Amino acid sequence: MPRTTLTSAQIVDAAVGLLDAEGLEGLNMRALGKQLGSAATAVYWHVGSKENLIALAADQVWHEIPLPDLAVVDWRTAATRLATDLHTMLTRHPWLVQAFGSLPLFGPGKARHDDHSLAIHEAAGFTGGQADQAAATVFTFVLGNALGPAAADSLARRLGRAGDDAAEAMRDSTAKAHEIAARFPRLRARLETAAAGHGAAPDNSFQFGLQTVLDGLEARLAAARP
Amino acid sequence: MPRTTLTSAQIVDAAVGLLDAEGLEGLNMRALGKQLGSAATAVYWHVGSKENLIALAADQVWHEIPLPDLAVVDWRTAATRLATDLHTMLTRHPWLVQAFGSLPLFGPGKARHDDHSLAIHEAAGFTGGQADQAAATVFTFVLGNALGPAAADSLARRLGRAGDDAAEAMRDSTAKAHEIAARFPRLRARLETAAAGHGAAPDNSFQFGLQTVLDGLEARLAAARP
DNA sequence: CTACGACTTGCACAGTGTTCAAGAAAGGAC
DNA sequence: GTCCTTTCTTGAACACTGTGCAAGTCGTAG
Repeated sequence: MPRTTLTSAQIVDAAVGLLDAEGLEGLNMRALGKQLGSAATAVYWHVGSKENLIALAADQVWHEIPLPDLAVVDWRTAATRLATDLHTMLTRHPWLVQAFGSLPLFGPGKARHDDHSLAIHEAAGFTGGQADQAAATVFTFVLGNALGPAAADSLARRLGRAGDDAAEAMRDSTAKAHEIAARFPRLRARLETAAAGHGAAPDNSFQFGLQTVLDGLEARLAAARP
Repeated sequence: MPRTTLTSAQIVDAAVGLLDAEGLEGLNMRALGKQLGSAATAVYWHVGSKENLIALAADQVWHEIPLPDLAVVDWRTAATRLATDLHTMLTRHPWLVQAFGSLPLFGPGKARHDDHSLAIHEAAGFTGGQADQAAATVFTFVLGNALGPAAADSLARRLGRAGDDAAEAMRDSTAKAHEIAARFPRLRARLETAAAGHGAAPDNSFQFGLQTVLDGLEARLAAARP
């Protein structure tokens, strides 16, 4: 072998690091090669293609989220923890949600999560396909919630790279958005009270939505039981 | 002026058509130019950049979704209709959700929708920031729900373009997913019953989740009223 | 020592978004 | 009519992307 041989794990780790630092569109094979101290094309022997590499990186980060033990907490706190940890994981890796829209991302890491989520909702009292739909509902909400921030992140990173007028372009963009929103009565009112009250923390919005979804699931359970 | 002058509306329409037909990664400026009968670079005079073009196309399709009249239906059916129409719109234009993860997409079209959604949730009884969070919750769910299908669509389109072994690669991919899922007890059980019962229609899953979210919102309303 | 298989490298190609100087066509001013 | 300006289009470039390919390098088994 040559002096040092690349391993798939090394490559995937470097890819995750680069994706976290530069975003999805900041990842390119030459930069990855430079980070690994190898030629860009050396990666291809191990992972086959860029899409495959992203799939591997994407599945890797699923293992970051801990699985709550159903023997010690009830289903609702378990569901809350799983969803919240998923949410912070998606916040840490905004590129995941972007990749989710373009590639089929299903590997052992996601399977591990999905299986446990299913277990939680079965423990709640859902049976058969209902458990699947219940799990899908909260998962879908968490995923959708990460979509907006991912876009903001992507934009900020792209502008941050672009030298001087980054902040100006950013301000232009939001100013334009406000100008549009101000033409609609309710949106304008929301903007005003948000500006006055320093705005609701965006994480509050996540918890509100999550608890609402769980409330809805409990309502369905209560309706099924006499 | 030259014989025929391009208009922004023409360009945006052609872009939407191309995006619908070829997907987000199928859109490129030379193809767009060919469709318009112009040079690829002629577009730049009108829209500035590809990102801007996508933003314009994205905002355009928001106008496809009708706004339910609160004077004739109660808030819950209004919310259901708005969410369902948003869902079918996102199904018709799967590239929108993908773009949502990479670009800040906020224009008059989305503002029109957001404003009405806010109105619906204010009519439900939510006040101030609560209405905002309630609207965001159901919007977020619908958005997240469109993310999986978008990926499947994107993959299918990419493979469909690739000649012969498209179906084979698709089957390989799902087979691998099943193989992984089968290693987890609950996922395996779900696969088996799904195969036996022809699977729950995916649109059932959307309605289940949507009604669950609305149930959760109603629970919150009931808890606030004495 | 030789041969093989595991890896790596540099080169090249096709395709991408975008810039830029140069042009073409219309509409007015005189 | 001529001339100028403004609006729009064009084709040729440039830098960058993912990736295929032939050639290479190296450890190791025989």
